Amino acid sequence: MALRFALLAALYEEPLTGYDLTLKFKTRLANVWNASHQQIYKELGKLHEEGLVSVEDIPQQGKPDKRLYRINETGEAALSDWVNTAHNRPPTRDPLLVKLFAGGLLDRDKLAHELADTRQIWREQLAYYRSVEAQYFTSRAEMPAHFRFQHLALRRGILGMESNLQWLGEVEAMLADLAAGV
Amino acid sequence: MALRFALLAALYEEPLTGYDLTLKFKTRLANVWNASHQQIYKELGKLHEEGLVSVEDIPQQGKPDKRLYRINETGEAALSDWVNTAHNRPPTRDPLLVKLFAGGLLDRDKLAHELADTRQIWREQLAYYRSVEAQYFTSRAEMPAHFRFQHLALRRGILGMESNLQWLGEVEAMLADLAAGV
DNA sequence: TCGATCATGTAACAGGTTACATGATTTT
DNA sequence: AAAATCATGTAACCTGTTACATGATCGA
Repeated sequence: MALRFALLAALYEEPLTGYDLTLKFKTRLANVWNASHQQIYKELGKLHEEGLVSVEDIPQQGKPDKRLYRINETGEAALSDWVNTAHNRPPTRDPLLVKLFAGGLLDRDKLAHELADTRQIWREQLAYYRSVEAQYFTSRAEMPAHFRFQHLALRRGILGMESNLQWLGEVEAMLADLAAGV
Repeated sequence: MALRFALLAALYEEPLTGYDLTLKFKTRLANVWNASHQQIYKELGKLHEEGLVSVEDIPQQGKPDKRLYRINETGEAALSDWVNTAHNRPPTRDPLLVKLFAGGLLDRDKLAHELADTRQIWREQLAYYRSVEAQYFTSRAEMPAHFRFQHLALRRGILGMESNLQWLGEVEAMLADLAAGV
């Protein structure tokens, strides 16, 4: 149920195609919501059928026509209702932590490699979020509330990644201790 | 695919019933993996069919018989393989952040209430994780590697919740600013 | 010339949620 | 007297993943 509202929220900013939305989910919305292009195209179809968005077909040559989606009043009302009702926190499911829980079975070299890869990903994510913050959210002038809220969503990504990296530091320190026989 | 390994990892500690596992997922494994009792019973059935666990039926009166599951060698081998192969990071999906992204549509009072509830939940989670840490992971003596790894899984829960609460502070400060017209 | 980018989709399957079902015992 | 706890499950449904499909253009 929430994917559709993530789409509507993205369209609330500006009209977009399924392709654009796929990119947006992979970049600016990476810390907010994830969805594959298959899911996105399907859900956009439903949203259109149900009359929450309108479509403009833009012919192209050599490629399928662009289908530009635009949120309409019905869609905005539905989005508004949804954002103003409370929802449960999503449950946690992290395979890396499952592995640590079975600690006794771990191959420490392999774990070290997985952690190094993870660190790399988290660093890049953090760098990206920080660059977005620097670009869009550091103006000295007062920003409209809409953008201040979006900034807070981004702050979550930044603080979360910082916390992830801090934790990784603890894990790697422990692995080093173990290797040194402490 | 990962639920089964979360179950095997839990059974790697000690034999448990589906009911016990459900409780464990809600408490000690809350920051690791989530699953409903329906999912758990179904997957335990499969695990047994496929010969990764054995079952001991313990008759009771007034209640259905207990079915005590025990990981066997095949299961341990499968778990060992799995924990030593790398997996992608799970994608993020957070309805609260979707709401912030649609900031302009937010009813600030309702948001404040949802945030207050969220704070409450996170505080309780943090308090619980800290109590587990205090009880099991603060002995001065050297712990076997298995427990040190489990401690790290718990540390992730603690650091994550601290980060969540720090972020909530930023959000609430911003709401206060807005209310004050800043 | 090979892979990436642009641009849309269908279909099968796996994983997760919600609703339903039963029933004794213990706690409030 | 009602609600929570113990203890197991089935079934329908919704959501998300993986595999498959097409085809032009552009940069390395």
